[in-house]
Amino acid sequence: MTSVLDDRGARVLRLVVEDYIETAEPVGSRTISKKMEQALSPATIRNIMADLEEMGYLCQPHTSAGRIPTGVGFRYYVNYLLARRQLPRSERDLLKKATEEGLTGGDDVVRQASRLLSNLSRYACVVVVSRFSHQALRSISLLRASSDRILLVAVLQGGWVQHRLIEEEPGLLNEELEKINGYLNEIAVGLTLPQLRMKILNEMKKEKVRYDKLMRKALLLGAKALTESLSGDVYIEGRANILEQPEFAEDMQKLKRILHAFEEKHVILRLLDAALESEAVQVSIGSENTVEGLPEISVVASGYHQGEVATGSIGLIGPVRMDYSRVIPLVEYTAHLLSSTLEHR
Amino acid sequence: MTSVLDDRGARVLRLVVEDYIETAEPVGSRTISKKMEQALSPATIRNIMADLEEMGYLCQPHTSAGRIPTGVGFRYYVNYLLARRQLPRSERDLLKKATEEGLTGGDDVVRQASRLLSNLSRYACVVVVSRFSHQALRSISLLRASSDRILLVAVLQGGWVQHRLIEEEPGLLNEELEKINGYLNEIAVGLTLPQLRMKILNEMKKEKVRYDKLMRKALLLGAKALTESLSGDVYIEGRANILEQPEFAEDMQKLKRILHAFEEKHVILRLLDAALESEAVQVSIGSENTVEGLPEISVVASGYHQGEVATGSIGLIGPVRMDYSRVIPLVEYTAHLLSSTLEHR
DNA sequence: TCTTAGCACTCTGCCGGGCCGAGTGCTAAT
DNA sequence: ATTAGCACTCGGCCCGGCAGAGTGCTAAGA
Repeated sequence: MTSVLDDRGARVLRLVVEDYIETAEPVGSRTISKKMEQALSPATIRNIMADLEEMGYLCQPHTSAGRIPTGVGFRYYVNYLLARRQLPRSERDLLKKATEEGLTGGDDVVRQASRLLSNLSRYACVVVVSRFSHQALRSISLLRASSDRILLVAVLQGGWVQHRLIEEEPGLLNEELEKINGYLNEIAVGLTLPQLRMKILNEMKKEKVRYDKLMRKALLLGAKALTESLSGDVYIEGRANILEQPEFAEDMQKLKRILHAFEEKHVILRLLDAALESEAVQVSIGSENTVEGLPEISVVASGYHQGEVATGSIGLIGPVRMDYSRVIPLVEYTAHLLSSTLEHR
Repeated sequence: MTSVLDDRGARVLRLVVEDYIETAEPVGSRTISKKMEQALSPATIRNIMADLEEMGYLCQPHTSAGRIPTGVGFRYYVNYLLARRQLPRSERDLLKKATEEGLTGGDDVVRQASRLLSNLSRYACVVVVSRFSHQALRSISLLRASSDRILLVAVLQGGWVQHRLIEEEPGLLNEELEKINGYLNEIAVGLTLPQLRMKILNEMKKEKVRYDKLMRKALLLGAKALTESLSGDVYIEGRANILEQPEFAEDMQKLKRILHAFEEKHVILRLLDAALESEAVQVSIGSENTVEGLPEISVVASGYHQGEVATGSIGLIGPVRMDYSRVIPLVEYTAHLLSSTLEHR
């Protein structure tokens, strides 16, 4: 089972996969025979295909239809057979322009990119921003939001802006707030939020009584704002592209499952989990992904990073019959682009 | 055509509409006959239904099926026949709790509410936040985001936080920035963003040379940040609910149109336009809405406000065969809730 | 030993006919 | 004005037959 293929077998497998990617229909021996550079009759191809089926790379939806690739077949194709196409210059330029246009901050960059990526690929594009936990603070600032609420605004490396309201009994003067700001910035800049949280807790012990009320206040406010757990944000663009895929358009059940998954943040997070930490593009085919109940989709995703730290991931979601040779370079390039753009934000 | 109905006609129309809302199937005379409190034979009902059809309230999908309501029929139902149900206490409580939980600001409030509303109604819920143009500033603040970028953070009444990056040649010291902040806040607080923009332009003329470089700088920065046009933000929850509607589940074309519309911000904005300014719940049935090409959906929406100004709208999107008697109170209550919650944020 | 032509077989998709059920419109009787 | 009765219409479903695509097997050829 699933042993190494000889040259001819590999060639046939590749043609079957590519034809199936294009047409979404079972592929017959005649079709392959015509496409082979080395002329072989349909009968021979049939023998080869029967072998491939035995090895687990192909299967038949029913006795006397053509063959379609199995998950294993797709996996072999992606690993060994896929012709790595270059990304056309036009697409590179488009993507570059899109990421450069994000003016209001990191969110904007990421949204533009995912929007365009979904358009170019005709699949759904997902971006995970796990901004909080790994990024250094550029500045932190407390603003009065109302008489009994204070707003904490943190600007993170990469141009992300994170804010949170803190309930607070009134009575803090504006000048005091400003002093607190100065103090907080002093200890905070350059740290990540969890690091800052640790530091605050330490400071509070160390200088418990020695420093004035105001600083204790500052620390308390900071701690309060940072207690909440930090999960990632998710953006999805091009959901409707899913409907264009014949395998989903014909099966309402699958469609429902997928669109429901899009509405659950944690499902999406799980789908892109693997990509987050890795440098290279990750491909998860069908039931390879960690989410139960979505065996009909593939995910092609890559992490992006700012400097040394991985701060998010971007990926495309489509049917198992995805156009991997086109999609992998697209995702790869976009992730690189995000990394370099965000680093300078 | 579409004249006033006598009592009997109205009663039949109402039963037809309600049965159709429930079953999504054409309604026959026998069904109505059984449901009528005043016992009438199917034959009589048939006559009445034929009249209703002549008047434009009903139609037949084909010669020998039951009747289904037309858009006009639904409109008559909504205007005159609909029994205004009370919202169950449990749902009110749920909604109340959801809106109160929005801690990180206005966005959070609105998201929670729309999420819950879509769950309760089983339709798609849309919220439009046209935050910028009408809301007074609580505070405004410039922060250093990187060596050549400054972040403007504006906190608006209602707890909305708006931020924008401004490109800026380096060289502005932190103390200078703080002074600018003080100055900006002085002139800005209490104004809406467009008002502030006007004010800034005036100030610049007036005190052109008299004030120091720093203040000119402040004004310039402020002006720069406010040039961009201010369109609303859109949140959509419960898209997948659309798939549960049989009229869409069976017609891929309609489904595609609707899901594509969900991806276009401006389409959604247009759909909820009418509701924004009005106090009451707006119902737009089928082709009544201003968006061409979506004659199969109805929108039930209401504006919400903060103090005097309308600042957004919330609505449900579903098939024409929507459960109006349930949905209208839901939307109404949620809009009120948003108004009162946001006012105190 | 590998390849291939030929052939029988299988399965799907499609078309047409017949039947059933639901519902209508009309007519005539109450 | 209401209603029972009846003929009619139409969609949905099931069935059988047919065409097409594709297979597996066998036996012949290189």
